[in-house]
Amino acid sequence: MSDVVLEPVATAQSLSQRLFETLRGEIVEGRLVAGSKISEPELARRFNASRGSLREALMRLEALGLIERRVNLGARVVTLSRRDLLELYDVREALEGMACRLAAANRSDTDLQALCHLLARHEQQQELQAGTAYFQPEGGFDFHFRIVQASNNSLLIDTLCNQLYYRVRMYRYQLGMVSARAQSAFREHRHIIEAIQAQDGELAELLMRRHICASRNNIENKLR
Amino acid sequence: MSDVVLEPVATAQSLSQRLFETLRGEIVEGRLVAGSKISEPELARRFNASRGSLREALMRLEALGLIERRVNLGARVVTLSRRDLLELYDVREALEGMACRLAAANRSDTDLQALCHLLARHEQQQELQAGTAYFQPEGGFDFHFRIVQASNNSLLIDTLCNQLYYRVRMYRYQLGMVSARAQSAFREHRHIIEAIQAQDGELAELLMRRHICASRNNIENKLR
DNA sequence: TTGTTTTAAATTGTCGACACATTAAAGTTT
DNA sequence: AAACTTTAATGTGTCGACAATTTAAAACAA
Repeated sequence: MSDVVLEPVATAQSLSQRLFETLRGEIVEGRLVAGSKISEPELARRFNASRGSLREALMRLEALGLIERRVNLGARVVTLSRRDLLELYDVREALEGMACRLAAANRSDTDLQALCHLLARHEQQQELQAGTAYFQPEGGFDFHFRIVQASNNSLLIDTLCNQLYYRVRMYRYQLGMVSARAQSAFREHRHIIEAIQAQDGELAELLMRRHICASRNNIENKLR
Repeated sequence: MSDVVLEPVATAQSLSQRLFETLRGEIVEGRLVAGSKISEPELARRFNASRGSLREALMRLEALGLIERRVNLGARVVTLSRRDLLELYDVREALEGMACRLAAANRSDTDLQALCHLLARHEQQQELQAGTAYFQPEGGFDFHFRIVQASNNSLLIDTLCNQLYYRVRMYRYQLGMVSARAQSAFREHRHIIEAIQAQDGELAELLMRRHICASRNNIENKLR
């Protein structure tokens, strides 16, 4: 447990905020192991910070659902169960479905352009790596980010991008997920974008819901 | 600004947590006025607490989206715009729609019973107050709570009941909302419950989405 | 040895104090 | 009198220390 330099995130003004962002990353990427206890004195030493600043960061991590705290007992990194994972898919289906519907209605031209560019890039990778695309734990995730951004609903954006997606990424790192659905997922992405381009909100929502549902079913099978 | 006794909430173990819950209530019910600045020293004095404990509560309030903090400038109670309100409706439509779908599939008998009881109680109030039902700022909200509970998806429950609904209640207090749709809202509630009882998830979701959408449109008109 | 008390160490919750940044007021210059 | 400087006052960010609780270890009894 050597010292750690805090990543100088652009929007990191205060120490407690940098601690928050750094710890969030460590938890998501599994360097702070799921289920492990969090020792305030130890972490504070590790980051050359006071316990007060650290505790402020812990409060926010708890609100994000990345740690669990019990009075006088301390904090632990959450352990995500299979059930939690499936629940997350249901929530994503609802929210990202709505994001698609809104994106189809509110999308700006630059949003659409960015989506198409992204798709093209993925197509390239797809051909290059032939089936092993979307290999990285984060693989193909930027697509969902962009869609949500295009919805132009700041609450939706915040809920997904600043809250739920951290849990999603945490799962991916934990399970070392390689989507066996790389090709089909890519096709589905394209159809979704086409619906958004055509400003067909109804269809865009339906396609996204199926896309996520398929992913959910795929995982559900693998987990048994 | 006299002293305030912290409500001895059942699940209030630590001071910072009680502060959090108390402040959350004060903001939601408008005693801490939207847009007003939050002075850490003043609040700390008012609750006979140290600034440290107070700040821990503020971190959580920020994560809840009830206050906004800017470095070295302090915190302010959020001011909810008309746009925010409409965005909230879109998110609710997605999440509560999914909650209905899941409730229809997963509902326990006790859930269903509780829902029917609630409906009966509302029917009584309806007849009694003839049109002025749902008058209180919180009016008829327990219905939505119950539905979400019945979904049996803990992430969904947490997202709605422990996060978004605080904002919803804040709006109601702010706008002193009296749903002019009391009668129609009640009818819609009954139909939703019937669909859940029949375990028709598809229909339950559709009805809830229409219900919320209608409410949204109603508000949208009033705001102009 | 096993199980129970007692004791000590470590951890959490809370507090007050200091350094720096921001804001308000007082003073100065044009 | 208006605008800019300078100074004081207030407020935020951070830290170290103390009290209370929990956990670990030691001492003891069965």
